[in-house]
Amino acid sequence: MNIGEVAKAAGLPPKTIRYYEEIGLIKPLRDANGYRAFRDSDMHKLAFLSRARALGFSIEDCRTLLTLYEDQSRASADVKTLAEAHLHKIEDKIAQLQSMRDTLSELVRSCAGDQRPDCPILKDLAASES
Amino acid sequence: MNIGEVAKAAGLPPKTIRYYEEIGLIKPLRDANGYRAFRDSDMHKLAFLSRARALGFSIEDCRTLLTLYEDQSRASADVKTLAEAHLHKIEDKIAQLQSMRDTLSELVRSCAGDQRPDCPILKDLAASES
DNA sequence: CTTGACCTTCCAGTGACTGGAAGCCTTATG
DNA sequence: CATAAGGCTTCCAGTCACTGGAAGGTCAAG
Repeated sequence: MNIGEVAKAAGLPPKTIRYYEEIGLIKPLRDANGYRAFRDSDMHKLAFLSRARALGFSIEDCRTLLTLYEDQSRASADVKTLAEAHLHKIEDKIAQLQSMRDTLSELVRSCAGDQRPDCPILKDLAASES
Repeated sequence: MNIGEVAKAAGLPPKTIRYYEEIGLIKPLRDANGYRAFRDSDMHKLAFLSRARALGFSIEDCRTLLTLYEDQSRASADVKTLAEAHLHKIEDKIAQLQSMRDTLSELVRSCAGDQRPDCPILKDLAASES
């Protein structure tokens, strides 16, 4: 399989796949013409990576997850610990964004949004004493 | 005022303030010894930037907001439009993270997290047909 | 034989800082 | 007056995970 084919199958751009090879996540073979030759195992890894990234795991987390995936004697506790840590980070991020959203939506609500210069949004950004 | 002083007052690291000067957001004067000399107006801009960044506005949005802030003949509609666009982006991000969280927490819930290798998290990442 | 769609490598840029090195300036103390 | 601590300066490199683009080799169809 050539890179374009696996790209479509894994839902990743060819550029990203080359990058994953560069950082050692996958090691596809090469054809005589220099083209990357992806085995089924490479394909599976890329699909795995694609889904792990879609869940927001960092590349380094993905590297660890791949290692655990291939280690038949892994303990599921190690996977769970990693996933839980990531889950906490996501929850923190959500809380932070929700706080931004609450403030922002209140500011947007209070702004007339007309031709006049008076603007509570700018006022709030300018005023520290709140 | 020297950089350390304004840094404390604005709640921004000195490095960040130097960076903001480098990209033209502020233009502090210089003392004879080469130290940056911050006026009250610089201080206000930094406080403004600090708050806008805390609400998640990009640097380029901040640049626009600063311009609007200083333009006495602005229309509040312009500010509101910018803020609404940003609000939408935040809401999209929240939805995306919540979807990740839902999937992840379900996976974490279903994983025993013990010494055995059997792991639904890895199974899910490996399986495309879901 | 040419066209167009692949594939290759390499280099640079993104956003918003952050860390660190090397060196000057200022202030307090012995 | 010497010195040491802390603050200031610039400049360079690194972060994260790609992404864009240039320059050029390869392959299949007509």
